[in-house]
Amino acid sequence: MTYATEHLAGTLKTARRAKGLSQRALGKMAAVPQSHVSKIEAGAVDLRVSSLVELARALDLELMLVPRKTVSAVQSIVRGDAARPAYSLDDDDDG
Amino acid sequence: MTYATEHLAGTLKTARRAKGLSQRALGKMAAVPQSHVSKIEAGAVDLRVSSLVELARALDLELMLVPRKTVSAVQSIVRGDAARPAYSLDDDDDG
DNA sequence: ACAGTTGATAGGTAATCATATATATTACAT
DNA sequence: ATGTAATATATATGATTACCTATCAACTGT
Repeated sequence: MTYATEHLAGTLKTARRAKGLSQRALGKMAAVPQSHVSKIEAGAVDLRVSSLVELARALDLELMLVPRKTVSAVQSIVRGDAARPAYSLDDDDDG
Repeated sequence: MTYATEHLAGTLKTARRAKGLSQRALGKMAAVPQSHVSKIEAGAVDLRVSSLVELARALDLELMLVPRKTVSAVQSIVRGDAARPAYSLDDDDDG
């Protein structure tokens, strides 16, 4: 499994729990079966973009492609859990 | 096919041509076969996240999940084609 | 014990993805 | 104009795998 997928798994799981949702509740909102949410959060699947977008929407997140040069500026805006590059090579959050 | 996928198709195609790359050249950089790049740009596939991440990297783009509240602020920073929500309702031109 | 909720697992189907090939399109000869 | 070669994109077929339906075990409270 790719690094991007594993990092995404953690991001989604964190966002879900922050909203106090169960896998089943999130799955219902995003039209994704709970069983699949489970595998996604376990990092066991390389999910399709449509699934990611639907889950993100249910979690009030937006999937965006941003130029690499602007990443740090974007991060300084959002300054939160979710807004790191999906495949960031390192998890260092500057404080 | 979902809105997200179709919009992504245009975004990726625009970014590729802006860099003067052929499908084959991009595919080689991203370890994605040219045939698959073709289908992706045609909006004919709901591609997997790993494929999207690899293509984005080759195009100097980063896939990010950003809180919805910060989207407009992020857009004002990047001010370009790529940095719209992946499922934005308004479409782009594929010049 | 029972009922309700949580996350994980199994099997079958449909889709992505990889390999190979086909179809333009362009350029340069003859 | 015709033919050859090189390049860019599209299509066909088989293998891998995400996804869906159904079920399971663990935990909670009554």
